[in-house]
Amino acid sequence: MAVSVLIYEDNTLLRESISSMLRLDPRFVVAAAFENVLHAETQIAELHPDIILMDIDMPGRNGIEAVIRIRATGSKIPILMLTVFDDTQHVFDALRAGASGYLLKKHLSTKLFESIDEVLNGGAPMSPTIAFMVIAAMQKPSANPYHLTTRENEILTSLSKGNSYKLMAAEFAITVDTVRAHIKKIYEKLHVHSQTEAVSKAIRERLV
Amino acid sequence: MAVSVLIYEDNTLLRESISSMLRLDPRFVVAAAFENVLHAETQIAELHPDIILMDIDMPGRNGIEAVIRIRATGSKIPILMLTVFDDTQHVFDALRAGASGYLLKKHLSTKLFESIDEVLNGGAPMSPTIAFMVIAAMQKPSANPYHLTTRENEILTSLSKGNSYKLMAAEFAITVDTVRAHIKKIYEKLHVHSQTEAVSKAIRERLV
DNA sequence: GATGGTATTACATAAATAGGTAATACCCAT
DNA sequence: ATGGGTATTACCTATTTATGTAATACCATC
Repeated sequence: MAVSVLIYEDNTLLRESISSMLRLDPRFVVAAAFENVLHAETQIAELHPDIILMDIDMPGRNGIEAVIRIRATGSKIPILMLTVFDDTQHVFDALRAGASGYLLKKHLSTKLFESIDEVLNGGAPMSPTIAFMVIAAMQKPSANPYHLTTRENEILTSLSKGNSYKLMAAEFAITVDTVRAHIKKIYEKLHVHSQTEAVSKAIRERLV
Repeated sequence: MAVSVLIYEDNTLLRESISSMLRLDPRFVVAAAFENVLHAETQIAELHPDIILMDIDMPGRNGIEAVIRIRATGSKIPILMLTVFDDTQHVFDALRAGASGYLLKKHLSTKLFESIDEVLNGGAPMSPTIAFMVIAAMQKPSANPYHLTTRENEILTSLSKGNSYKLMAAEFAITVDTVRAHIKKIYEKLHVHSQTEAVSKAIRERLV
């Protein structure tokens, strides 16, 4: 039984080209190839493809929005994003939206089949530079961009767990006034004015 | 100029096997192959290899600890982890420690050269299932495990940006008392008792 | 039309936090 | 030894939060 592939790609040339590539291999059948995602949900429900190839940048509604809508229907169908962008924001937006993999168009000719296979076998294909970005995002930034001292870091970490001043005082065996003093310094260095802002910044920027 | 590879692998058979594979290709030269990482830092300083292949599970000191120590010296040398484990904890520990890629041993024979090339070209090779785990971890959990209402979600999101009750009241054009009311409900549902705890939980569990 | 869930506003009080000022002490390096 | 950075404690005041209680209103659904 051939793998049914549904394609969303606004560039006609590329759309045809991908379809042709897939038709060369009898393991695949192109369910359809559309130039926009305006009716993606219903099209998917009707065609029930095994995998979707989705361009990220399309006029009208882009591929990321489409992924969000598709996932909102509860569908777990694998969606492989195709794109020329390899900037952090696009990649992460797409992955967070629920994309299953992320393939740069320049790798299309060499990696398309392999990528589809990977997705269908529970993998998550990514172009190497994309994989690097993803991993880099998981790793702590090398160091201390706000020049927090050791103690300030301890306090910020504790604060980020939701501890109150009292609890921190007990945890570090110092007085509440000292905790306060450290927090004042932390606010200065982080340019914030409340616990919430500090914690938000700390967690989002992986300071803790 | 050949790529100098340093190997850490406690299994003698596998260590020899990897060395042999690499010797088959004139592009590579094996700087050394050790059975433990006890002196990794000094060995790296002496041999200055271009890339390290690091088994994750070794007696005495494991590969993850070794990566942490190596990164602590400030070295940015690419480290490709070799492992039989593909459980979430091992993978994430290694990546967070600063590993550059993560190759399952069962893919060693087919992917070793390709993976080394990827690492040296700024990529981050991962076995497909590993890549899937990493992406899955980045994605939002399907939905609303705490059954927050639309409004509560809006408030929590705003709170997580560090906004005060006053600001939120202005943002949503409601009174501060209403904001307070929503926050009370949020605390109930999240089982927390302060902004900091709520924000911490929200960001870490990707509710916002 | 009754019911349940959500959204809204109000008032009150106790607790926690933010920001200012100030002083002491320790350690490291010049 | 002297100074700079860090850690510590203290006190004060204004603001913000946490929590409880209570009431009204809208909307969908049964």
